[in-house]
Amino acid sequence: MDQPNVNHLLEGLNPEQRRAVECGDGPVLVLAGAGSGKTRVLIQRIAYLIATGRASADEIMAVTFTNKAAGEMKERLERLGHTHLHHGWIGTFHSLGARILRREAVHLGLESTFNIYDQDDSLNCVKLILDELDIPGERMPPRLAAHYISQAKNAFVDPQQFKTMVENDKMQMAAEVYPRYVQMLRANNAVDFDDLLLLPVVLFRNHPNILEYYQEKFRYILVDEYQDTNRTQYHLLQLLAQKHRNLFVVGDDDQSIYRWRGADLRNILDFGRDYPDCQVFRLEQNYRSTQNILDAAHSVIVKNQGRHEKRLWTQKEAGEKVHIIEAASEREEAEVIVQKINEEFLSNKRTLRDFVILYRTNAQSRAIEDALRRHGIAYIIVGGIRFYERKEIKDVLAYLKVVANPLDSISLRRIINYPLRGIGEATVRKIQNYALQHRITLLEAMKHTDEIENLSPRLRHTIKAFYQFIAKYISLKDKISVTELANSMVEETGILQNFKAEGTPDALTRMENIRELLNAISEYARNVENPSLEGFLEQVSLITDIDTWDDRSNAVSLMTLHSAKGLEFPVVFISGLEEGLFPLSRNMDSQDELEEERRLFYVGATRAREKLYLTYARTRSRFGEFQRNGMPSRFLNELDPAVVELFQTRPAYYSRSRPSSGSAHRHRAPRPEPEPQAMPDYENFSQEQVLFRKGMRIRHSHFGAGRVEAIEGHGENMKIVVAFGDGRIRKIMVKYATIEIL
DNA sequence: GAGCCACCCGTTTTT
DNA sequence: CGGGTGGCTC
Repeated sequence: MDQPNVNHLLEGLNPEQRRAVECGDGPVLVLAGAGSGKTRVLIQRIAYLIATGRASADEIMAVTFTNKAAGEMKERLERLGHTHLHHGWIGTFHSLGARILRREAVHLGLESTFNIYDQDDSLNCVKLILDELDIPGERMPPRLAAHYISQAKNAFVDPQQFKTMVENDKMQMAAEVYPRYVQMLRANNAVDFDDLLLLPVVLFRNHPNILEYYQEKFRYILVDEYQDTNRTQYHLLQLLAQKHRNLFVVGDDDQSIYRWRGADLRNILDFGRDYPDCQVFRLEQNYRSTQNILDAAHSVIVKNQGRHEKRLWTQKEAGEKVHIIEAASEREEAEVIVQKINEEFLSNKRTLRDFVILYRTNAQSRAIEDALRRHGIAYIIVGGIRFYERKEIKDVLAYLKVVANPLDSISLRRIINYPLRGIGEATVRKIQNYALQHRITLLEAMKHTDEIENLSPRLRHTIKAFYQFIAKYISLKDKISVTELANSMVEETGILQNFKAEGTPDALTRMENIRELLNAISEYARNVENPSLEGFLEQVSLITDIDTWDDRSNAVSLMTLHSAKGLEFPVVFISGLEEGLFPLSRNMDSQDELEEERRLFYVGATRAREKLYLTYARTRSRFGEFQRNGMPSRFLNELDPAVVELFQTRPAYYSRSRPSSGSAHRHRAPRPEPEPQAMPDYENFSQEQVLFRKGMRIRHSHFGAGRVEAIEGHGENMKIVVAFGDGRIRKIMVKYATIEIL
């Protein structure tokens, strides 16, 4: 093919990246390590395909993991001159799936106005079904049933198949719920998250002609983060790529962290078997981190069995060692992090946006937030309670969902008595029964209140009034703007006034949140070409935490390790490195799950450009009350001692420490407080030694203060022999005891 | 039907 | 600690 001017698209790429960008047609697997420039390769590849005339912009489908990544990709392509890509098929699996479903809804027995249910809505459906089936919550926790169903959908297992896979009575009950659940969603003209992937596959399997259209359309398919695709996504890609076979996937098996959500490593590990003629490119040069950081990350990840051997390298200097910091408590851990941020801030001319603090669970953010607030440091937090999952927001959205899709009885139930209008559970049941008898929807049934038995005249009136209220907005939907509709509807419900009248700080916050939602709607209406109620609701449903994260704001970022995937920061803190927390105790027994935790550590560590701090606390409060002593995470022990340096917040803790003789912080002046100290016998660094030593003074929750006389066993089975103040010597099983180190 | 209180449970991680 | 639930009273 005669090549127009594409040299600028290849400039600055290393040879392997370049080969990947300009390779010929057919399946392609790019094994791209962390920080190896995979996003760049994807973008340049798209630009290259267009520039060389191999495909037009709308013949390319590019799938990313988050909307944010999709947005960045579009932006960078636009900067390369591809403005027409703005409307292209670049997005997440879920958003692209939704787009296909909206277009083809009719072939699946859906209307194009279908609503997208989040887990909360799904859970409500499952609860209703369990009620219907007379299965009490103690016998079958609704969350578990929902989980089984979701897993099945992710693994591309339909209700019939699921029945044959039942292994225990819980699964048996889930097997009963599953078909009914599918039915219920259909009846409500709704789909759940998993359906956004699953239903397109069903569609394509049942309608070869439709499949053919999309196969023809998408000459080139590019997929980012391929290691985190599940089985259903795998089928979707296989179907779409069957014709042109131009499937270009980029991934890194070491960064697969969504197994729990159905991600299947087989997809990437077996790519070569599925596509024997595929071209494989390996990007192992890292452009992000210092050598020490890479070595540290590598020394941990190699402990995994199920991985492709590979090693990242960099041309960057070794850089500083990785710092491990031990703190006495979670509060102190947070303080130390703040202190390090201050030091860095002062000595290295950094800005707040250079820092990220990562943790395993959202709950850990609290202590860190407190410390940041105490010190007046601006921070932005990703995740936790999402804006669109707040109760008051979901309530307002439910109003809009019912207007957008009157078949949605789940949303209708949510608002039928909110704000309180006296239509309680018993009344809803009566209406529901009438609806079932006459095979109409819940909303329609409300129109016929006169025919429903055992209702007081007042209640009849209330129900009818509510019906008319909803009906009015349904008829207004296409006549007034989304903004007007939402504002007017919220106004008429009186929700805002109620909060105002209540006057509590909590109520006022909720009021503000609803105002913010209304702002978001008008903003949406201003920015989108053809704003629609469905469009807004879909955008809201598919938004992710990280999508709303503004990397330009001048603040320290806080997020979970999962959220940090794909990002990079000059200075990274990974906190809570304790056995049971990271790795999380639930995942410590199974090899597979432990390996996923290790990959999560690897992902976190490789976010760092220049500095990596790993912190842990000797005690941590759980559920507010209980203090339990944790041991340092095994990942710390797995780190190559040559590239780490240990700090403690209580230097006296180690009696044998000598003045630092290592060279690592020779030039450090003035010495930070507290004083950093090289671990003297680092080779022998082990959990037991960090936690307990002979002669150490401790306090037991029951027996009071005492002195450690001996240590027996290790890990889970570690016991300490303690001489207590009452003169008695007791052997304590560390695992079960609450022990404070004095 | 609604409001109040006492208990219970939990928590990964997210599209 | 904080949210959800179930049982109680008005």
